[in-house]
Amino acid sequence: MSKEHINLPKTAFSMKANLPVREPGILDYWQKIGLYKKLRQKSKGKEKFVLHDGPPYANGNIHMGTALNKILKDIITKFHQMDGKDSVYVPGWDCHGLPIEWKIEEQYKKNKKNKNDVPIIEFRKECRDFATKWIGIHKDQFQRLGVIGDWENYYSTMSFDAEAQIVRELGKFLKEGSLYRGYKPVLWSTVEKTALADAEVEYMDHVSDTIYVEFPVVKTNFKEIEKSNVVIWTTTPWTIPANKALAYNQSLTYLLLEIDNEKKIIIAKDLLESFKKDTNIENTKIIKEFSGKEFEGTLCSHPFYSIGYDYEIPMLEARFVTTEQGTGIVHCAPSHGPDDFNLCLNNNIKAVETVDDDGRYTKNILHFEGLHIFKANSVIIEKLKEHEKLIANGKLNHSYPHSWRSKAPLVHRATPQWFISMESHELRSKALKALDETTFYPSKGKERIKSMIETRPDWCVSRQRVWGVPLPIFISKKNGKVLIDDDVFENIAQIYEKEGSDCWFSDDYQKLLGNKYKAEDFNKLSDIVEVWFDSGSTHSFVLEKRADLKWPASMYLEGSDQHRGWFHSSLLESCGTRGKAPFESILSHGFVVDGKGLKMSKSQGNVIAPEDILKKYGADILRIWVASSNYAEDLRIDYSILDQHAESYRKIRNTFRFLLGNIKDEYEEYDFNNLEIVNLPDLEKYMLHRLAKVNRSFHKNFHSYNFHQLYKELLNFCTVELSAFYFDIRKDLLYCDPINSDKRSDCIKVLNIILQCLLKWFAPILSFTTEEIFKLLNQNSDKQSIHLENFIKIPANWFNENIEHKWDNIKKIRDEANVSIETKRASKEIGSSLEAKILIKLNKDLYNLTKNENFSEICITSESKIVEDQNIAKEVEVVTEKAEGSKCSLCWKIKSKKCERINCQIA
RNA sequence: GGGCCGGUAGCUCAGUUGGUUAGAGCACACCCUUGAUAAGGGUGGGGUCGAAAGUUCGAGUCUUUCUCGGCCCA
Repeated sequence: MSKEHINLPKTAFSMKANLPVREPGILDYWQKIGLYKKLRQKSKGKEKFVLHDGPPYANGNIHMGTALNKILKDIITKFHQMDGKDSVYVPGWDCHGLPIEWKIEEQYKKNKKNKNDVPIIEFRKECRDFATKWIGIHKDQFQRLGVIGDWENYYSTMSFDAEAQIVRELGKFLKEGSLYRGYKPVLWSTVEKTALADAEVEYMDHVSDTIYVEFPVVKTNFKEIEKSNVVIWTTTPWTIPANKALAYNQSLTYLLLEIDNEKKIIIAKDLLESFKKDTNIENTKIIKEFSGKEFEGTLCSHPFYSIGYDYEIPMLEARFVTTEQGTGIVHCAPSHGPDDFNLCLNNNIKAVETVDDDGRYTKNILHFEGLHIFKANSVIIEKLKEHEKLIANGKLNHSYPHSWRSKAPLVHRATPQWFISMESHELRSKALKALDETTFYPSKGKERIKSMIETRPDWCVSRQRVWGVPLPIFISKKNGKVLIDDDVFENIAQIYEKEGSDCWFSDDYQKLLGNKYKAEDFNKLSDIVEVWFDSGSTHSFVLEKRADLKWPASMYLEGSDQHRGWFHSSLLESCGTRGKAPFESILSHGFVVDGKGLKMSKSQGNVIAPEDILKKYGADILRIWVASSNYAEDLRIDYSILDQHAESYRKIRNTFRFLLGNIKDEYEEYDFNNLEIVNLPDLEKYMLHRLAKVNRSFHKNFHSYNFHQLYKELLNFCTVELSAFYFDIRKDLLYCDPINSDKRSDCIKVLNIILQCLLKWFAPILSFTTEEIFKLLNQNSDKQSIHLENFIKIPANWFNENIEHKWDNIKKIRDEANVSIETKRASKEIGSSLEAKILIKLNKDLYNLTKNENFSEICITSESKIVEDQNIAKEVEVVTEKAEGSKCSLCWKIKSKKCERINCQIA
């Protein structure tokens, strides 16, 4: 019997996927047909789903984290699109900020160019060009992942309209009065008279003066320490006049000591020895040992109390206090240290301007105004001696921050900064309320961001840099007041819309003020707004301004670090200006880690770049990895994990290939609602029921964004339900029955339906492969892309619980039969299951349920007999014997006589 | 160092309000098939649920401590 007489599968869809080569061709195709525009046209007027893109920084190649983020966004966008919405995705980029300034400065260094010689506007142009270049690179890299979006009309935080809108947003805060001027310590060089960023700091050895200073306790809840003195140690004596608080750690143990038989002091227990050594005090007597907790509510007085420093010095609990050095109690000058600043801020003690640009004390420092801080140590030490508050002093050689340019030592110095108040206009409570109205995936994200909002200090939005949107602030020369005038803000915004924000830096700024005010009456601020305000405002210049989008967004989706980043800044910006969050839901994903759960780092050598994966496997495999991983936790990736997903991909691809082969690439799309199903064979009805159930679960999982569950169920459906069950059983029918027999036609019909379901279910994940198949099937139709299709809707009459109950039991019997056949195979009595004949003994219930079924078909044996037997131990028992007769050259069954099949080959 | 989150077979994941012998797919081993063949089918092995203690008649599930990892903060 030659093979022409049987209907073997035939398809142009090859098992060799060759995704790294094939996928770029599909990208070209999408480009050619203008897929994104077609999607918009098709879904015009539909309910919108807007996933607002969190802008990546336009710098450096993408890594696994960005790839994960973009693919997840794309999967969700496609799901909603196929679910019948107008699902719009507009990618964007974050462009301003320090990292790009550094890159440009690095290039200057290489070319021996001095940044100070370059006009600001020219420098900013280089920053802009740099960002533009990376946007172009990112665009290609993101598109290669299969991400569909409005790549032509992307948004960026440096576009002129963005810069203009950022000014308008700042104007709202200024007008409201919640944006105020305060002080905050930054690393300052008194030589260059400028603030330095962390990366501009070099640590070098430096000899500092050290002092042990007493602060008398004036009020306490802990009676034992009344009339004693808290001792601090510091390497910056010149900050003593700026002291506003003392910090202790409640988990440390402290000692009340009597020294030299006269005064009582307090230090940490673990530092007693080093204290004695440093101060040469031998005569110490421990009066009391106590927990740091006892300090709560204690107030001290300033060492210079008698010369006007007559304010209270509260003792504050701080975890940064350790017993590494000093006394276990830290002197806090909020104007001169970040820890000090934050601790004091949380306790309502604000920093003030204590030192000017040159490094001289300001008028806020009584008795010492005008003194240069680098000359102040000896003066302060003398003064402390005079007030009998100095226990000891010395020198210390230690690593200390210096300017990378001038090599001069740096100081932390409170400089004027601009803050958005969390309280003045109830920003905090507005934000917390908005979070309650937001849906979080996973739900734990809500608590995470809420606890941050509850405790965060006022938002410092100013930076002393140049690559950013200038704070639109003019200060009156007459009264020092900030100019607040909507017309001015709007005037600036309109100018920016035309020419960008560079003009702020020109010397002639009359045009920014318009006709109402004279430039000579005002000083213009040179600060820029911090980049988190830029990206926090994207909702205003993207969601609100574009007709194709909506405000608020349906979803913001980023890595879990953005609870403190973009989610946070967007929430505050929007609540401050609009009283509501710019998002309806937030989805956060974990971080990409290696196969062992460790973070990727160059030094560990465990980094995998998206590019490597695309080259070796293709984007669809990467997309499977995204879909199959649980994003609520960290996502592991290594080559063995990818190999596994590549294997699953082959299984899925082969499932498609079987379907395509049997329908001979002649796809017929059925209208599910008008499908005649009553006369279908039981097994086909059962398959429709299975499709209906999978579809129901599919939608449930998609609407709760449970993609790993969704993907797993689809994969299992392919392997367990189709490949090992339905396909295996129906091969005999498909290959051997007359080509147009009713039963075979019913099966082909169901194969078409399965194909349609699988294609659509997999399309958001396997975007390339499903398109490859869709194109193959629609060569002669006007349908252009699987991504223009909607999900299937399965009519209720496909559900059939009776059929399910019956076939669940048939499968149980089939499993038993397989075990029985396997024993004969193991003993070498038979090979293929077609060499077997089986006797199935069933209890009454099972027998009555299944007596009309053909178990030789279901179990793929040559013969089967089914009997009711009440004496069997279990409900099912199967006996296998070797089938007798000769092998039919058509169906390969072993038979002794011709069967009913009209083309049976047995003589 | 602090806050939050997490650790279930080699891998990706299930595991309802605590209740039989902890599940699935993949991978693996062995067998079959060569008419899904750069495929397909069958059978099977594999986990004391990160560790310890506690609550309970009973704990993967609740509590505490420890440990490892991740994010954020310092």
